[in-house]
Amino acid sequence: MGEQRPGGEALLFLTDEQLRKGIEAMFFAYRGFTADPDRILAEHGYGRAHHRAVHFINRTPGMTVNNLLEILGVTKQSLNRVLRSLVEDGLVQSRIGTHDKRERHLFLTDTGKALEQALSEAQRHRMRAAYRAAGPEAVVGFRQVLEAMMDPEQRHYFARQAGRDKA
Amino acid sequence: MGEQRPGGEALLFLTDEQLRKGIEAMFFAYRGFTADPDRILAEHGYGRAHHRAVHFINRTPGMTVNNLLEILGVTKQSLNRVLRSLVEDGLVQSRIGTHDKRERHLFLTDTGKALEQALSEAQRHRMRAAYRAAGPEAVVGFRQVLEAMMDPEQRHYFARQAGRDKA
DNA sequence: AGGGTACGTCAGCCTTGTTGACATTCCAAG
DNA sequence: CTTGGAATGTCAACAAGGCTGACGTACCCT
Repeated sequence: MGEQRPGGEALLFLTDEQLRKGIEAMFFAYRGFTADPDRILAEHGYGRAHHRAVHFINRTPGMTVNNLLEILGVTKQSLNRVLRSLVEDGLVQSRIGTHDKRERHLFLTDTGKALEQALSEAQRHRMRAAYRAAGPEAVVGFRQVLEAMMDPEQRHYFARQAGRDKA
Repeated sequence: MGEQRPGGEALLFLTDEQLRKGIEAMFFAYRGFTADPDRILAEHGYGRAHHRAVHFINRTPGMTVNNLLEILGVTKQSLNRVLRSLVEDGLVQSRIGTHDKRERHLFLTDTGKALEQALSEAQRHRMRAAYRAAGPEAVVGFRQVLEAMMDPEQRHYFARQAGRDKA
């Protein structure tokens, strides 16, 4: 399995073995990535779906349900169940739109912000440690590969609001 | 929120905004990462759990159930359900251990190998495209950050069998 | 002979995804 | 002004895939 790609190009990083290692790295890393928030969520009786909703509502306050639906890529029924519990528990406020009264604009309450902060802090803590261990150049590469791995629509959304930081 | 880290160090890549972008990149990239296999799996009536089992059995033929349990980090009941269906469908063969007859050693049948190949090919295709787009140096950084993000045990397993390739 | 290990299995529960159907509200076009 | 379609909510039913707890069997090792 050494050289299945003739031509002598320096593409060793594209061997099947390298790709498989990358695949496994994604698998294990994602597990680590979600481990800390999962613990916090479990204490509150929530799951990852709640985390995702809270994350993006915090990111873009006032976003509509449809917006969120597109980003998360789930059905409205599935999201609705999650949103309902968050609203009932007083973490999210759903305001009827002023311009278009069919739309619901979503906001975090102070309680919701507190949970988001706790979840985000845990996740950023691990990410910070990983970034620090790997160094700035590795971080650039990390981001490049991740972005290239996204589906086009997601990459579009991701890149679109990347303008917030000057990098 | 510009400079919360005094000392003048060039740690711009550790700002909360950068970390948040990294978090979202992980989320979106993982979605892309699983999208292609998910489609294939759905055609066969399987889910990601089956993919993971098949992947690691292919990776280490003859591994025991307990081994697989540790790698996947799920309960034996959960894994058993998946393994049973794979054995029933003739994708996995479970052989009683010769040394220790309590153990079951797991192997892919030819059918199992075919599915693994199809799943792996889809995933490697995307990974290859991402690697190619980002370039070899980015790939190194990608791997470094992912490895730093894993839990220690998973990193240990991951690094342990990294010796297969000479990188 | 007995304790602990490896594995399988039954039962029940939860989260989170799905489809399908239907009601409501309301903007906008005819 | 009516009506089509969009946005939303909601009910029901279902499935995958996690989980815990309990129990049985086979087996190694002391």
